Amino acid sequence: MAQNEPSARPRRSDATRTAILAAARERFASDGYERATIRSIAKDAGIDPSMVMRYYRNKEGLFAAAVEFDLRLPDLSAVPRDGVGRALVRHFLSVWEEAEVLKALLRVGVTNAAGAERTQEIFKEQLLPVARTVCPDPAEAPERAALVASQILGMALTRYVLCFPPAVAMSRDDLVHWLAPTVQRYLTEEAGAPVAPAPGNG
Amino acid sequence: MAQNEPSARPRRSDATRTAILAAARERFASDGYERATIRSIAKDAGIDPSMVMRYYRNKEGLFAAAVEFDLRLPDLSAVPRDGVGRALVRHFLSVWEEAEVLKALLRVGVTNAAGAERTQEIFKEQLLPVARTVCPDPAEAPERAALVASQILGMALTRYVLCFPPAVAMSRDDLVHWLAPTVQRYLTEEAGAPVAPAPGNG
DNA sequence: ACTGTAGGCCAACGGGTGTTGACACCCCAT
DNA sequence: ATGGGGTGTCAACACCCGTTGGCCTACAGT
Repeated sequence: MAQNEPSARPRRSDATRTAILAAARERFASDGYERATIRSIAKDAGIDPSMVMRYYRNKEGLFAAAVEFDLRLPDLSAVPRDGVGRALVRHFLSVWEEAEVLKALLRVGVTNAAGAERTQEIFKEQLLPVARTVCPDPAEAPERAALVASQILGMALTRYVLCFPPAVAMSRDDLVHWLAPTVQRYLTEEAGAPVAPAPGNG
Repeated sequence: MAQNEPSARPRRSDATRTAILAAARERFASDGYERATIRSIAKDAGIDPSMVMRYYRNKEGLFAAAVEFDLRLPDLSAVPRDGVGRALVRHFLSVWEEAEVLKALLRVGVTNAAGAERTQEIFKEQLLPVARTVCPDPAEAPERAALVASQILGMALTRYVLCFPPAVAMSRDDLVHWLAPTVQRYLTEEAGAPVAPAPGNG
């Protein structure tokens, strides 16, 4: 999946390597960083724990390799400006359900510093460019991207990690119906008045 | 904090007990379930690890005791129907910043089953009643509450756990300005057409 | 056919974990 | 004064973790 390295001749151990990575992604996604032990990952991959160390140095290296992937974002310059929210929500829902990498990133990021950093990077690379081209004032792009991230990650959290029953039960179309306008507003709504300092309600 | 038990005479060890709970909340909030070790909690509380076992049986019991608290939700029958979103967002932001319990719940819930369950309960007890009294069709309350939870938890995640810089930098008023309309819409917007099955965009 | 090397397994180390039981202390009721 | 139970410490257990080094095996290049 993540081995488009051009100048790397196929090695005899490639099967093992990918098996390890697949098992690692699954374990990290379902157990988090601490509980995903090298021993369990090795057992899933059908090899000895020491092989993991040989190929990826240590647990950190394994994690780094497991979450190194390119989730290709859709070409948003093609969709109309007021369809960006819908397109983004659809895209992330797809990625989240077909690959467990994002789940791993989310679970690990909560406990592990490296995971949190990588999650930040992913969303910076994914969302910031979109926000910059779509939102009215590019200077506001970081804030707007963070707002979008909060809703996207929040839904992923409640649906795929915490498994709130209603969130799990909702159809993908329902989710798009509800979240798309939120994302759209975060990205494109004019900022307007400087926040209107609360009438009196504490 | 959580000892309003009426018929419990003060024990000589109350100071130790509360010290343990405070240390536990802090550690669970900052480290998550696995990395928050009983030894470290005991050291923070200035006592021996075995005392933790004596007073709370085991690590599970300690966690259960540490996250047993009542976050009193504001009286939402007093606020106008179209101010519910703002009131909710304000309330949760306050709770999140002044008590580390919710942070602990969030961090632990991602890795630990008991934590996830407790998080579900909290939000069911907090949000469902509000949704039931506020949303147009009470039968939709669970879905709407889950949507609200996704945005509230999502912001807590990006701001307090993953620490996305823009999310951390935003002022509380800014957050209310952006999130309140979202929450308001999730709670009160008429559902309208049955989701409109996507014009063609795949 | 021979040999070097990469792929793989096994056993072990050192350290940290939750948890337990035995032992000292102090305070209070008698 | 004298028990006795609540409060606390110490040392240890059994287990699991990440990590290491040595050894065997099988393939590839000559």
